[in-house]
Amino acid sequence: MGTQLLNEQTCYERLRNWIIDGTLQPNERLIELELAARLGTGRATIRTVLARLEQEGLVVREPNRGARVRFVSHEEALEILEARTAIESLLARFAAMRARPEDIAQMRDLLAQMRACIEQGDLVSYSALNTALHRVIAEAARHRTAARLLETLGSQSVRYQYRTILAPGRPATSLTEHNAVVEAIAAHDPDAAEQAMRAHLSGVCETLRRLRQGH
Amino acid sequence: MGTQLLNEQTCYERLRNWIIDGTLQPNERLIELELAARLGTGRATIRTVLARLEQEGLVVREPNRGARVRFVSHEEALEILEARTAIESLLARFAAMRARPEDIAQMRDLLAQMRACIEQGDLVSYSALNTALHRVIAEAARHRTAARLLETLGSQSVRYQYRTILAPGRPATSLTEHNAVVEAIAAHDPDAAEQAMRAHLSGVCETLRRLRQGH
DNA sequence: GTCTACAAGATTGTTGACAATCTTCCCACA
DNA sequence: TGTGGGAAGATTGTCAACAATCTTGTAGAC
Repeated sequence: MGTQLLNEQTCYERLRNWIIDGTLQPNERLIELELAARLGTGRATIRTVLARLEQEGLVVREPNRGARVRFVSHEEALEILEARTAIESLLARFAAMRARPEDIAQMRDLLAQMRACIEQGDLVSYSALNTALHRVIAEAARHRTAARLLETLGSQSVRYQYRTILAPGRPATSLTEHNAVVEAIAAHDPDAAEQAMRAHLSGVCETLRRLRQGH
Repeated sequence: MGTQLLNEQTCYERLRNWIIDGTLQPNERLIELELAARLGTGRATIRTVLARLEQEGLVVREPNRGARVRFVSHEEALEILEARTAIESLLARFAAMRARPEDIAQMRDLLAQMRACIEQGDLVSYSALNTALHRVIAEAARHRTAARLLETLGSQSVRYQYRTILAPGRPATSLTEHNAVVEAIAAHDPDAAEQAMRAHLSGVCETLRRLRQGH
């Protein structure tokens, strides 16, 4: 495992990934000495990394009581999704204004792959492609500020991402919604793109709300 | 000056304020030893504080080359304002759904004070009240996720906040727009509140754009 | 006169040790 | 049996010293 010498940035990325992929679970204590040993670095480095992750919303620190992985409740996951809706709508609008032909080609390519996944019932790949499509749209918008906000939001809610697509009838609907977003962007229609993205994420939001009720 | 013993949180707040109020200017180098002396603490503390401020977008750090106050260009200020528009519209929507009578009373009170400032031509106080009103709306929305995003955005663009209100005819327009937002919230009409907030911030955005052209 | 090589100074990166604080566990005592 | 006190261990907070790196200034070669 990671017993090599690592600088701060590398430690940050690794620790961040461990939190996002669930290697470190919500509410798990993050003991500086232990992490330092695991990452092959000193406590000082771990300390600054934990501070960064706290600012990013992935970690909670309490004075003299150390850090733990922040637990994101269902309620909060909903809030995050609502905020994402606001940001991604903005990004869709700008993507419609600024997307280049190659951006649009990439989106359509991803859409085609997503369609294939649905037909084969491969929802895991679909989920990955979904994330990729949203990222391509964000990049096409060329709006670094909004993109940065979205990235921090995204990392916090990964834990809840896989659930919604499993809802009955959701895959087909999801595909239709994505299609509408991409076509609006391709038509360089900002209003339509913003509206389509808002509709799409409202759909996700509603599904999440319903799943929560069911449980 | 600050030669008292300070813990990390206090150092963070002080340094943050120094950046926001311009005591530390954009692009100014932040030398760890110097700050440690000024704040009466050790370099380790300063180091984690700088890491947090970087994550917050107020500071830029380069490996082996230290930290400096992040310079926000006009272009970026516009981006920040656009992102703010997205978030604050969301907050206005939720405020319309969740505001209590005392929240609304507070908003109206602030509005009255703002009106008085306009009549007396006191634009400095107006600016402060403006900020206060936006904060009250954000709190009334009871949406911590969006509120947190807004706070980080706000701290980055303070430098450009005073300019827009100085544009000819802007004060009166601004007051009318704020009035519309508050009345929509008071009427518990989410759509109208969101729309009014969006219109208001688009106005600010447009003014900023025009000011930039003029220069 | 301009450019490269190198030394000196300044600053960041890292480590280890120590102090302060919290947590846990055990024991005396009611 | 239950409870408060306190000691031991674990963990965080802080500091000073050292190593690594970058920057600046100077001297020499062409």
